[in-house]
Amino acid sequence: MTASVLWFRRDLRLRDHPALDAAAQAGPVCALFVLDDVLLKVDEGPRTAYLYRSLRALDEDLRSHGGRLTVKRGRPENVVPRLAKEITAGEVHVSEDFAPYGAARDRRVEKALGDVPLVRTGSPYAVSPGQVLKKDGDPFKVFTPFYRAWSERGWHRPSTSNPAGISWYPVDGIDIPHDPRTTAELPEAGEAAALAAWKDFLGGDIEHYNAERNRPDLDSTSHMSVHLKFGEIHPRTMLADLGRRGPAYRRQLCWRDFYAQVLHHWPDSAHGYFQPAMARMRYDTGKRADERLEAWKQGRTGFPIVDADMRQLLATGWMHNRVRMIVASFLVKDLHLEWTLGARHFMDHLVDGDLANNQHGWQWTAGTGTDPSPYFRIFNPVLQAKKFDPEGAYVRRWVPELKSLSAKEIHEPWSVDDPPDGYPAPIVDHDTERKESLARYQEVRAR
DNA sequence: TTTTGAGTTGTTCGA
DNA sequence: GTCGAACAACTCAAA
Repeated sequence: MTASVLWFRRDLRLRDHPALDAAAQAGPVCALFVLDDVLLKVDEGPRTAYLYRSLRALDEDLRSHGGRLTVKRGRPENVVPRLAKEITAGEVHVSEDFAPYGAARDRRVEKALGDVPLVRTGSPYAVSPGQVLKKDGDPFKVFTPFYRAWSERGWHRPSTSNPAGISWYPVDGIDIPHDPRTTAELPEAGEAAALAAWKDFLGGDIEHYNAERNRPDLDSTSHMSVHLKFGEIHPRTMLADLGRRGPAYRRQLCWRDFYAQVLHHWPDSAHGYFQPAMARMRYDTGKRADERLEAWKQGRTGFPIVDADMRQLLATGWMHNRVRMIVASFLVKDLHLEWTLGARHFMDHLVDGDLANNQHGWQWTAGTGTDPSPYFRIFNPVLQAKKFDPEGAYVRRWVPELKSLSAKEIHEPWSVDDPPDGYPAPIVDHDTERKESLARYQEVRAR
């Protein structure tokens, strides 16, 4: 039996892992992770800190089964073939990466491997990009019909193979680096933590998910995004556990597959406008725009729900989905700043930051993406706050300056006779900026 | 080819 | 306070 390499990327787990199963079929498995300088340069901060923790957890898991995680640093097209040669591996196994950088990288590695095949089995998605297409063979651009076709197609059953039954081939590598400096409080990393979080969610909040998922104060969402981002759990495992339960949650999992396939079919949409006409939108630039962007980033806009969320991002690397939309709408429609600026800030700080979800979530809010929002759909930060944080508990938690205000006052601190010290006045007037946004949209349309 | 119905997440205004 | 209409026109998916 010849050895093979399992090259881990965004699949940091040992259960329900088809590529691992495929590698183990061939013989002893060398578990490899490559610290790719290109990716790490982009991915500094909390997400890298989380990655290192997840790698440590994976290494521990492997060691408990007689293996070890071999960590190398460098360019994968050099590192992977070198290791394959060192252990005279017959095959290199991976879960397929469909993102623009990863797909190109894998083609380079495949070429550099020469006679040793790069075997792609499975992907981080319930249904891989390219598998769900319209009847005419083109990819979907609208979510709902995609969801119907995706549901109809279905997904594979989870693999039940056991890491204890695999013959491991440990090879020396480098130590997992120390965490980069980050002040964010990160969730626990690793497959065991992911499975525990999932079990916890299934045991309780899933029952109220549809009713309460928009309430940041109740914090009743699953928090699975980061585990999915790093592949500590596979969505197929989750869908199987869900069965008929949680249709609203299943839909959310489908969104992840939807945006992955959009990015796969339109790789330029990671940074370019999915709706090209919208690239003509007029945005603010200059000193005042820079200051407003900075106020937004720091959570000092004077709009409590916006500031709460932006501070939560810096403190924890995570934001509630509803509030992600509120702050995104605020950046684009109230501050008239380009969505790409907000998308970059999110990617810099989100532990679950995923290119497809992030860029297309932003494009959707900005009205430049798939399912573009009608031009008149502009979030009112006060109304949204009152609706989804009715007691103000969420704001109180992240904006302590406003702690003493009542539920009635807290989302409009400027209306209080004696506003609390240290909290900024609103940097814009929502009603004015809403009209300005509508006017700028008309400019784009008028051409 | 043409037609038809639909499109995650909203807000305001006037009755 | 509640409710329905209006807010444009376009693109997409499927028949």
